[in-house]
Order: sequence, then structure tokens, then C-alpha cells
Amino acid sequence: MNHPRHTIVDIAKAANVSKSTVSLVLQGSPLVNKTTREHVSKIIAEHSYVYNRAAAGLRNTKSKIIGVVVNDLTNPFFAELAVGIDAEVQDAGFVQFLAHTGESTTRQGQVIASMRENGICGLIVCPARGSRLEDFQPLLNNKIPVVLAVRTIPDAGISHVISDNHAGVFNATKHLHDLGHKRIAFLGGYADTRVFAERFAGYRDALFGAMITLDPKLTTASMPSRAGGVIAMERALSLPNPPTAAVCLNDAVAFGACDALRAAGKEPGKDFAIVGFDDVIEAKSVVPALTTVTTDPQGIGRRAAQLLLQQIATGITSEQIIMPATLTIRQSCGAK
Amino acid sequence: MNHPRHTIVDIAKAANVSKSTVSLVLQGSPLVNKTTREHVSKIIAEHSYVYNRAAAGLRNTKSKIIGVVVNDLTNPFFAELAVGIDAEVQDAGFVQFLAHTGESTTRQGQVIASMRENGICGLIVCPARGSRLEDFQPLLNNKIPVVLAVRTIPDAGISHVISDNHAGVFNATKHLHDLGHKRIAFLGGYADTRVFAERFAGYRDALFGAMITLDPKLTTASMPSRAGGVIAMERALSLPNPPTAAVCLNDAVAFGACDALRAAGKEPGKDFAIVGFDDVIEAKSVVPALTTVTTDPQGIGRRAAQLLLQQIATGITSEQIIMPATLTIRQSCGAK
DNA sequence: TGACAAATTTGGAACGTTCCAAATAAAAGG
DNA sequence: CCTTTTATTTGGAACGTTCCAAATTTGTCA
Repeated sequence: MNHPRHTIVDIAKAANVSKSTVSLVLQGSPLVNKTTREHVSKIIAEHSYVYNRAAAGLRNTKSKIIGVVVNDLTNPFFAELAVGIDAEVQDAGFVQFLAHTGESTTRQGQVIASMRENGICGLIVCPARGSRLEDFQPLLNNKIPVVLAVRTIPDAGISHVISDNHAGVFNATKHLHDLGHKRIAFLGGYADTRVFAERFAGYRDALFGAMITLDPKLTTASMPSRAGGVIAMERALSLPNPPTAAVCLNDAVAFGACDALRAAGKEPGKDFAIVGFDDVIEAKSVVPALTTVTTDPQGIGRRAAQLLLQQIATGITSEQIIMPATLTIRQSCGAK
Repeated sequence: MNHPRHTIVDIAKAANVSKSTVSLVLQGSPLVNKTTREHVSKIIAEHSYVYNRAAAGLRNTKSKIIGVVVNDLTNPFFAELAVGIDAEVQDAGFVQFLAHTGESTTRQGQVIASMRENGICGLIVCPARGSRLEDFQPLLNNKIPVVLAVRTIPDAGISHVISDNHAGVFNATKHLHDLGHKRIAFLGGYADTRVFAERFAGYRDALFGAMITLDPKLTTASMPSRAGGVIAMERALSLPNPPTAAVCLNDAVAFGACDALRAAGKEPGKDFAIVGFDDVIEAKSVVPALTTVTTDPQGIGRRAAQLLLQQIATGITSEQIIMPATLTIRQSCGAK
């Protein structure tokens, strides 16, 4: 039962044809005669021959391997994204190297280098915080397409697929205003990140549209995590004239904000309106269910993969795609 | 700025040495003179040369690529598992193909075949439901190590790393009994799966140890999902002599069971004790926080990767590893 | 300084494919 | 039946590396 690994030459010998013919059969070339093809195919199956793609790639440089680098697979949002990419990549007959960086740019550099040595023909990255254009320049210099997903790098001109942060937060803020709130906070995140800038702009513009002057005290930066949410909310509640509602940078911050509210004896959704961003899976099962901005991570993944595959096929043409982000109203905003 | 892709020969030419010397430098061989090494290294850096691992692999067959196949990346449990594998694999200087099967054995077959063509030297699989030994036989015939994670295939003798389902549920059941419960249900899952069999055995044996005769009516099979949990609990509650506590196949079922309890006007943790299995991330943040069996998916992943790497290095020796599963007591069981 | 040993460097074959140009076989046309 | 055309098949070079055996350089010691 222990078959040794066969090569195209073994098959050729067994089928009594030349290796070229076997190669042709493997590629499904129309040049080879029907009977020959059938005969050779049979031998191939019998020998449980395995095609060696690496060897093939040596001649014609276009591999069918793409690299996928994700900053945090543990986060359901990014896991969904990876699944979306995977689906598209598999359907196209490609295979993917997937690596997790845990927000480490060092790790990111290492895995990208390794993937390059292993001959990827394209790369999809959710860049780790602090990534710079230089981190991807070597790829681009070699005309290896790169697509950034979810996060982008300012002014780099690299293709990307991100969600509509501005519109999402704009609508979330507007919704809170429509519910009658006048003092709406913006909680969590750090101002030097792209995501913060875009979401904050949505908040600012919605307030402007509602004729509310922006009170800088109502914007509290913090880590974009649950712990950060606690801190941000505590600070907001301690203001002389505290807010009655808050838009949070993301769902994790929103959960933390709820924790802090309860600790202060307020019930989220009743005494205070909370909106998140991302619509992670817990959002709908938590109590009160979180009103949040829904993005479609699988969709972003699919789109990023499509974009990359297209660039691989037809050469590089940078393209920026913005995916819709819609408000999903649940209990935490207090809407009926 | 547009560097073409250089080869070892280009470097040799530029450095005025033979390609063999460059190869030696790349491998960090002690044979090459210090000055030469430095000179060549400099040229390599200047030319931003990228090593071609595929070409190298052509001669010495041992690639540094492993395949990872996961049935459902969307499930945080498996995402964590993937991260654990990833960490170990990266540290060992390997790179991984990762694919998601979505429980489709067809998809699984395709990706494994594809990975094989791409020259993986080992494979870690969380097999899709319904996987058979034959699905992995070709790999094994070629002496490519395979490690199953989380799920196993009966009597296949393939290496695996799973968690201690029996002990986990045994302790969970015992805990409920210690809290005074006499009628304890076992909810969710289908009897023809391995996981069900093992967890159910833990339940059965704990009851036996507590001198409680097993009432078959208290075991309700259903889909191992939240929806399945709802159905299973509804059925349990409709019994003439309903249970007062339940061990659920996994956390998803437990969440569904809570939904059904509330629908029936009972509060989980107060009027009814619930225990889950897996300790998914939501478990601790949900209300009431879920008492559940904690496994360490990252740890399982790491261990599986270690096992695989060891088998790759030293040849195949099948090994079965069982990782501990401990009870994490929170609110849903009603313990003080 | 010459002989020998040790250290370093080097061509070329090999790995499993593809692709080209050329060879061969089969079919068609006169 | 011979020539042309068309259909099929086929060696060999090439891809970028490694590894071996052999060549070359350097160092040591009498």
C-alpha cells in the first residue's frame, strides 16, 4: 500500500508515451488524441500520481498561491473576513498561505518575507497597527499585487477594501439625535489611527447636520478594547454635564461602556443609549442586544479576494473599494 | 525602482563568486570564509534578492509548508485553534496553507488534494463531519504525517489532539449534583458523533457515581447549535417530570437552552441550572455568565502543531493526546 | 622552500515540470 | 502512389536551487 511518489516520467514510462504527452494530458491540452488521453489518465489514476506544482512553477512563474495576513484571527470580525477570502480564493483554484500577526509589525514583516520566498503571486493584508508603506514596497516593486483589507495606509495608493466608516457612524449618530439625545459622546480609539479619523468624522458631520456644536469634552480617547470602553465611559460620566448617549468606536468599546454604566448604576438602553460598530457575533446575543453598525466582513473578504485575483490576472491597477455599513437597531440605544 | 526578480546566479555574477558559494552563504554554511560571506550578503541585500524556496525544494524534498484544514473558522473555538497552530508553525520557520471547509467533506477533499500538489510536508485537520479514514489514506501512504485536532476518526490510528470530553462533562454533571440537582438533562448533539458519545459517557458515568439512574427521557438530541438548544430545552421542559438542571453539548446549545427557558418564564441560573462546554468568548460576557467546561483551543492548536512538527522531523509515530478540560463556574449553574 | 594538510571555492548534474522546434503519423488531394 | 496538409507525439533545454566531487587557495611545519 505504500506508493512512492511518482513523477511525470514514471507515468510516461508506464503509459509508454513521452513525458511531454503526459504533461499535455495533465494540462488538458486539446492537442492530444482522445484515446491517448484516456489511456494516460487511467495510468495516472492507478499510480495515484500527485502533480508537483512547485516544479511546474519553476518554468512559468505565475504560481497559484496567494498570501493572506490577518492582524487578529481571534477577533470574529477578522475570522469572518478570512472565511470570505478563503471562499473566493478556493473557487478560483488558488490556495492561500494564511498568517496571524497579533498586531505585531515585526511578525508581519517576517511572514510576508516568508510568503514571498514561497512564491505568492499576490497578497491580502489587514495591516497590523503601525504598518508603513515601506512594509509592502518590495512586493509592489516586484509587481506583486497587494490589497489591503479593513485598514488602509494613508496616501499609499495601494488597493484596498474598507467599510464605510463615515456613513456608518454618521447614521448611528443621527439615529441617536432622532431619538432625542442632545449630548452624544464619541468613545474609544486613538486619534492617530485611520479608523478613528474616519468614524469621528462621521460623528462630527452628523452633529453638524443636527445643528449641535461639537463639545470636545464628549470625545474620550482610549484603547479600542473593552477595557478601553470602561475607562472612556467613566471619564464621560464624570463630566459636569454628562452625555446621555454614546457612539463607540467599535463593539468591544461599547461592551466596556456598558460595564461602566452598570457599575455607575445606570442600565444601558434605558438610562443611557449606546451604539457600537462592527456587529460582532456577541452583539445580538448580549443583554441588552447591541445597536451597532453592521458591516459584512465576509463580503469585504470576498471583494478583496476578487480585486486581488483580478489584479493578478490583468496586471496592477490600484482600486479603492468602500463597502456599505448600515445601522442595525437593537435594544442598547433605547429605541422602541 | 522596479527591480526584476534576481536569482542566485545574478548574485554570484555581481559578487564575482560561483553560484555554489552564494548558495552556501544563504544556508549559513560554516564552510564559507567570513569576508566572502559578508561580501555576498551585502550584494544579496543590495539586490533585494528573494530566495526561491520552490526551486530549492525540488532537490531536497522536505518542504517547510504544512497544511491546516479547519471545518469552521467562523466558530471562535476553531479560530483560536488556528491561532495556536499558527504561532507554533511560524516559530518553527514553517508556513501554512490554511483552508476552511464549512463542514463540507467535498471541499475538504479538494483542498487537501490541492495542498498536496503544492507540496505540504504535513497536515493538521479538524475533520469535517462525516470524514472517513480514506480521506487521509493517500497522505499516510506517502508518509506525510497527519494530525487530527479536536475531532477524531474512530479506529483510524491517526495521531490526534483532543480535549478530555469525558472528564469535562463528568465534572460538570457532578457539580450540578453537588448543588443538589437530582434530575439533570443532557441536551443537544447527535448520538452518532464522536463528541456526543464521549461527552454523554461523562454524563452517564457521573450519574452512576452519584447513584442516580439514568432516565433516557432526559437526553434530548438536536442540532449542536443555538437553535438546537432551544428545541432540546423545550422538549425537556414538556416532560411530566421535568429536569431542574442541564448539561449542554456545547455553549451554543446552552445559549439556546437559556432562550427557551426565558420563553417559558424561567430564569437560567435561578430557576434552572445550565452548564455548557467550550467556554467560547461570549460565555463570560453573556447574562447570566455561563458556567461551562473550559478547554484551551490555542493550547490544543499548539500541541497539535508540535506533534506534527515532531513527526515531520523524526518520522511517523502515531500519538494520541488528550488535553485537560476544566469546569469554570459562573452564574448560569446557580452556584453562589 | 617544498610538501602536505586544511580551508575554501567551484563546475556540473540533478530535481519535476513546461515549452519549443522538430519529428512522426494520419488524412486528404491529385 | 506520391505529395501536402493536418493531427499527434516527442526530445531536450530551461527554470533556480542543492550537493557532490574535484579544484584551488591558504596555512603549517620540517
